[in-house]
Amino acid sequence: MEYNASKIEKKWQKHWEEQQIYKVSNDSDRPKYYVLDMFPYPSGAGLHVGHPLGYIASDIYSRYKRLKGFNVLHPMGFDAFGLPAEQYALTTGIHPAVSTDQNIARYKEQMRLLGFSFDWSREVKTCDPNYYKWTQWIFTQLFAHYYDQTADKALPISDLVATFEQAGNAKVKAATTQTAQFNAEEWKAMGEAEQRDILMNYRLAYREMGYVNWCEELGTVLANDQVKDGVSERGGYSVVQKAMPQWNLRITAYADRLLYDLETIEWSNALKSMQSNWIGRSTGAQLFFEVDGQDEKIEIYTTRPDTIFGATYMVLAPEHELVAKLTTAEQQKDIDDYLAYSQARSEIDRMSDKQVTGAFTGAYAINPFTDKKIPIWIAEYVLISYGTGAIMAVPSDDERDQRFAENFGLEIIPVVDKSDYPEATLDDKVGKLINSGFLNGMEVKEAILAMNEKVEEMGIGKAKVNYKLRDAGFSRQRYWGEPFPIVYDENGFAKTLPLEDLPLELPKTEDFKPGKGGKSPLSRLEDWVNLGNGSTRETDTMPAVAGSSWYYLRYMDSSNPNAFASPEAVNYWQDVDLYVGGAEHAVAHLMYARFWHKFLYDRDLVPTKEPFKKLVNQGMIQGRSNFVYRANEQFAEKSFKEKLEKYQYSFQTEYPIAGGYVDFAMPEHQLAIEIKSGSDLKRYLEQRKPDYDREGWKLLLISTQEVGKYYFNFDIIAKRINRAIEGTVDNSHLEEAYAHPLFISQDVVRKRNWEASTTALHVDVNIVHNDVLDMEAFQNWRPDYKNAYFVTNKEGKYLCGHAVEKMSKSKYNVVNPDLMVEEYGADVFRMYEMFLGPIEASKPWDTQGINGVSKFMRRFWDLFFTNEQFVVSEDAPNKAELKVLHATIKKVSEDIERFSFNTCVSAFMEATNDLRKMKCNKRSILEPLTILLAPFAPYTTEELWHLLGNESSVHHATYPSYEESYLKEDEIEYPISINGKKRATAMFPSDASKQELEQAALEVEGIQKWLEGKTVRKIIVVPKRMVNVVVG
RNA sequence: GCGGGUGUGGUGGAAUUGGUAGACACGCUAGACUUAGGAUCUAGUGCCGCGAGGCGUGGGGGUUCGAGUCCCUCCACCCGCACCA
Repeated sequence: MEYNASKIEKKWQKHWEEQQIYKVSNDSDRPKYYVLDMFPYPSGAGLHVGHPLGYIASDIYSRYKRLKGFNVLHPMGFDAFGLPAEQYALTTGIHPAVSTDQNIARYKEQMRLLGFSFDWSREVKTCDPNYYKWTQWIFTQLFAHYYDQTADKALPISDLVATFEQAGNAKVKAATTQTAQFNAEEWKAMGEAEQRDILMNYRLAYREMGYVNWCEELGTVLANDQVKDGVSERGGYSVVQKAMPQWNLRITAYADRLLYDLETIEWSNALKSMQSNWIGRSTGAQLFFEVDGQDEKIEIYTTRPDTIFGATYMVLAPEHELVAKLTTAEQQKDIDDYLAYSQARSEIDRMSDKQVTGAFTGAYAINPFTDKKIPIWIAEYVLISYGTGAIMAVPSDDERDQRFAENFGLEIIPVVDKSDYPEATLDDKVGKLINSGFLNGMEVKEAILAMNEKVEEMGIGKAKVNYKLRDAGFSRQRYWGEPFPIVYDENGFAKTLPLEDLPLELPKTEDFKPGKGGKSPLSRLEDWVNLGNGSTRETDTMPAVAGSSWYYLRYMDSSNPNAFASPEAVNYWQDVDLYVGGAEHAVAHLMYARFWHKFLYDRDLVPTKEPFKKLVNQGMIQGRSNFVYRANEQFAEKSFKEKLEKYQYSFQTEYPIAGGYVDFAMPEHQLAIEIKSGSDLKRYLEQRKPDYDREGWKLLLISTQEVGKYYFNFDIIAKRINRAIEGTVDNSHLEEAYAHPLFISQDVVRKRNWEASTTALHVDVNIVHNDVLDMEAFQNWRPDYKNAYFVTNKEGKYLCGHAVEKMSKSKYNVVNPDLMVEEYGADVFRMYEMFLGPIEASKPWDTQGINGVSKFMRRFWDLFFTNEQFVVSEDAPNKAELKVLHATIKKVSEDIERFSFNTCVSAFMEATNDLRKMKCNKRSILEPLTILLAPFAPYTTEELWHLLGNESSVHHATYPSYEESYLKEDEIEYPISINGKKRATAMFPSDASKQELEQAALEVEGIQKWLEGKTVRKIIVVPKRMVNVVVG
């Protein structure tokens, strides 16, 4: 019987669904194991070959764990709220709910084909009211709690109110922006409005006027991580700072726990360091400087309090609130000019040119240690958003301060002598203090401690920890998100809806355009907003991270109407054992999810401190984007690289090109054709030409040329094709192709003997559409110029090349998995994705290699067949066969445990090659091997398993274990080295003693001649490994 | 600039504790079978050399009987953050 993947797949898809073989129970004697994928945002483009990489890995691991006897939770769902659906709706008029449902259906179908063992009965969608009911509820809980630093956990706001009533806030240590102190009487004397304002300063979810990243084009506020280089990550629109009342989450309250608990989880160093950089904890001192002649103090933050004797001036951020107060009449114009200048500069300007600019306020502060008057400046290089927005400048020991001081002629007093550390840079915290009064002679570290003590003693400051982490802006002026469960009463006081009023459903409307000036679309729905009696609803919605911050908990008990998950379910599943997903979520999603989890932990709603025990970041599968540009005349002569660098912007858009390699899907057409010979080319042209003509596509044959040898001889290619098709076809169609640039694949040309090659050609075919791309798009691709090359034909000279980069619809380099599955089968596709390389590495997609895996699959299948008949022998296995089996069991299970799936596939190939040579068709070998392969190739193994006569599913079988005894060898091949260089190998008995080996090694033929005229000084024997003879 | 990571054949990659570098594939070469091959099978394939042999894991140095693996140093590339006081 021939291997027919699609027939097998259809059969078992149906069977598995009917039997619900992947349904998981919350009630099991077996140990639990929770394998989670980062749920996808269902975009309109569908899955490309990059998406399933992580899903395949996690599916293999889940299946493996199941076979090993674990009760495995392996769910899937959709992160379905968010901007793209809404953007899509604005251009097409299709409601986000509709397009989201369509996209989800498409994703599910694609996932179904790939044979994932998800328990779909637990599916979650963040836009489902039954789901976001609990997103809203958690928000109300955050609103109802504050972070108590004494208890080091979140406590109810009602406790805080009780404390205020008894003792005011003096003794409360909490994460808060409240600075003013009050006693119990003062508290009780306050009106409700004032009390509510104060409580707002404590709540973990709070509303506050704040500067936000406002994007007018998108009509919404963006989180810091959605802004890249001063423009929006999505769309690249400009972003400005705007003051608006915003809901925020007080994630900073958890900064220390988010940092220190990183040590308890198994994540990669890269990821942990990204998280800890984002938190950005630094220890330093908070200090107050008196302003000369005014009753004002400037609060600063410094990590180098030891250098205060060298503080010769101060700098405030231009936005600092004291600027207006401090500026003297004489300096007013300077300051106004500077403020105008800095306000006009966008974020992107500030980042791209870091000029030394600033202005003097005319005011002076007093250095508390030198008692000198030091000038107060304002400058862009001090950021309002970090620390206190003001610094003491120490030009002798800070690079930026130094540049500034030199530029404006300010005093520089050296305070740290680094002569003992010639290698140290200005910023290194080493050296001996000089010119620093009581600190003189101390080492920097010592001096910092001494200064902190002194400062506290003098009452002008104290040691303080600072974070880069900001509270999370949580309001979006968009339609497609969770409505806040908040009602403002007739006094404007924010109140949360009780659980029985949840979910607060997102009202249905067709009018979801962003409002003007930051109004949410919901604000236009007056019936919904106005509740009578003066109450109104909050009209902003939550950001996409809201739903994804806790979804892993919902899977534990996804249909529970009474809780986000029952305590029993949460206690059974505990936490996620293995989380697989892309690094693009390294900061935002993982940080918020950890924060929410810790909050729930504080409230005894989850049993663990961290949500994700182990995390694996799958690498990106990249695509190849090809491009062609017609070069200007001036390129004709000079050297290639020089030109590229110098003139890269003077190309004309002549042949923008869509599509990558031929075997890459083309936009809309979804072509996946590989052309390897002239006759293929002819067939291809014949079939496709009418389509292209009709649709206005131009056919362009393209490929890459060897780097450095960029001058291309068009005629050679023409000859090759002619030769390949000589006498067999009418090649008149080819003339069409000849009229356009035509090149040969880089892989072919790069071969040393291209000229001598008589074998098939690899011709990449790309389709050109004149409307597809423009110069701007080309530049946005940021192609890797190392792969660029010139080609000439009779029409001119072209710059061509390809870039390996992220797969994306907009780059026309997407490979669609459906076509791969159709051609090779899901099992082959799964195994090939694993075979590409280590799961964590990024790698370009290469369709050609899939043949190797396909060949393996058929060979494995063929082990069970003789003359197309299913025949397995019941004979007892021999030693060699047992060795292959047990070595494979050992290798595969160990490699799965360490997530090395590519080497697992190799091991299966080796085993199959070996058994094929042995002509082994014994059940005793093939049956365990089938189970072993089941996690990788679920369909094929299920079919074989049933052909072997089994009734139940192979996915419910028991994983075979290996016997060390079968791996033992009678004889071992030893490498024999002379002075560490291998000179021969020889077979020796595996139980030979050291002495025997020493003796035997010297007698090996081929070793003798190396010993002539030399003295054997030493023989090193590592039993079962090697022998090394040291001669001299 | 700071933090993290990676450098191995023509290509993707393997080598788990310092012990036969290049497993397994792709590609390529030759052959077999074929109307045909982009199917299948067989053999070969790190580089140089007719050979003996030499050289080889980004460069240089070191430790060791022995280094892709450990140490020092330099270089290149990728990712994240970036005027963070």
